[in-house]
Amino acid sequence: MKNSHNPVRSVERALSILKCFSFDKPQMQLSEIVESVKLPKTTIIRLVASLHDQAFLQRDQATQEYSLGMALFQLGKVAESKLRLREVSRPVMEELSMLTQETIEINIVMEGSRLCIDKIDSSHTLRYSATIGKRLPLYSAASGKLLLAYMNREDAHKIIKDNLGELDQTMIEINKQLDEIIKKGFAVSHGERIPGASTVSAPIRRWDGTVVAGLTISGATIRFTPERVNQFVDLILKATGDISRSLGYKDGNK
Amino acid sequence: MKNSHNPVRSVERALSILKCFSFDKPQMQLSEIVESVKLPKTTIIRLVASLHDQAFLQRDQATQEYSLGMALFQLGKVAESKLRLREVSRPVMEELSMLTQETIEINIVMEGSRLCIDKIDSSHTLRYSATIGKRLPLYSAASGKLLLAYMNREDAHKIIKDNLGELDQTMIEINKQLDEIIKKGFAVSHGERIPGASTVSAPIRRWDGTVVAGLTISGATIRFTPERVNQFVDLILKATGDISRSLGYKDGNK
DNA sequence: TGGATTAGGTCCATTAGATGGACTTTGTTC
DNA sequence: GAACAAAGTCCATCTAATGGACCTAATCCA
Repeated sequence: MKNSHNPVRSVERALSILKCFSFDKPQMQLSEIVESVKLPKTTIIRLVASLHDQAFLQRDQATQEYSLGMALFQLGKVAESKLRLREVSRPVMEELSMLTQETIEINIVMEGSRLCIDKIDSSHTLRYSATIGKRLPLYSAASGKLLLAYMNREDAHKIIKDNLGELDQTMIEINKQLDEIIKKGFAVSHGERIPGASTVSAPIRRWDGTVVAGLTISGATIRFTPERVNQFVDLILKATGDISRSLGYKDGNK
Repeated sequence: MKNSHNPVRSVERALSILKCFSFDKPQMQLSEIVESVKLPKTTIIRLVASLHDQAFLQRDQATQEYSLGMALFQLGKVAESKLRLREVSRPVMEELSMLTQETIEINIVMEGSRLCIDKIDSSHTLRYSATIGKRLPLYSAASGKLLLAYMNREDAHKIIKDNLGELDQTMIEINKQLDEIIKKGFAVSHGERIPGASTVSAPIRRWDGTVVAGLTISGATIRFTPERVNQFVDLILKATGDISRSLGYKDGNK
């Protein structure tokens, strides 16, 4: 995909089978897998058998459908336990949630998507509800574009180019937007990915200044008046500053 | 391992690398992986590279150590979202937690271990604290033996035999214990795996009567007096009955 | 200082083992 | 009861996974 020297093909293929499963499509028949992975059926059958043997896939006895197995749940918990970023951010998120009464979320970049790794939902009746573990596009809305702005510009361009179809903006416009995000140090969007939803987002940095995640406040646009947005920006910059400092970042310069 | 027709060897090996990581050993150097998987270094390097490319492993830039990657976290969340058993059990567990003030836990069997898939910790100062996603032995304590009792006896025997070293009981003794668990329909243990900790455990069944999980109450032995244990048994049987019924089990017979 | 040790990594000839097209089985639809 | 579709097996072919030998960098220590 990206770098890949000479990875083991069958392993690469097996992992790509696992990645077919998502919140939107958590279980599939064999034929559906074949279709979405685009490999010969026999190959899929063998790989799926291996994944099944090791509990990375499981099969519903009744419907014959496959879904992700307990080994993934189990290893996922081990991975989760190691997310230092989450621990460090949690108290800050809680305070931010209290102060804003809106949904707070942390996103990171994973393989060209943004991935929500933690959230606190707002308690408003009309609220933005985030899903931990969900993969969403980087090229839309403040949470995505913020991450795009701070990543390697070359990779960012590739992602944008691959998705110009989905977008109602040109490359040049987006580029300008990304530059502005970096200049300001935060991003705001209204109704971009989700009609009626607004988002304010700012970067979290680790010791060496690298942006490792984005913190965001999201909610109904109707509540995101200019004054409140200004207030949210102040709050979120304070919050990301705190988190970054916990990660060893000394905000000396930029 | 178990059945396995002709699984894809490299995939099997790659997955076994992932399984080396645990709560107790969440990050490893390459050499440690080589040692624990017992394969030629070159092979490991290639497999690890594949896993790394696909975000199933990640590497700490400073220490060079590998740990489980974000793809596992992400897919783990998808797997988690599909755990019907958890949803169904949650309210029952909450009530049981309130009534007993002890730690409540659900365990399932995964590849010869017991795996905790959900828990509510007690709020006692001296409490049994469970960890979701942790793998523990089946051959020790009520939560384990209960599951052992209800699984295929042949598999159970193999597990016991492989671990007779760890045990201070003979095969015959354990067998008797398992039979008794089935006869009674629940299991109780005191200080078996953890000195000073006691556990009461009962089976959860799905529509066809298969035992799919065990529900357990655990806490300090000092609080598990005979009277309270009796009370706990009543409560847990009520709880597992409710959960099993939600899974479509009609308790007609056995 | 330089020689030993350890960990990470590359190279490449060999052949084991992954591959996928053709075929079989099972179940469902019209 | 013919047609279709999904799941699964078989096996000859040759790709691609393998692992021993070798390389490099860093660390230790005497």
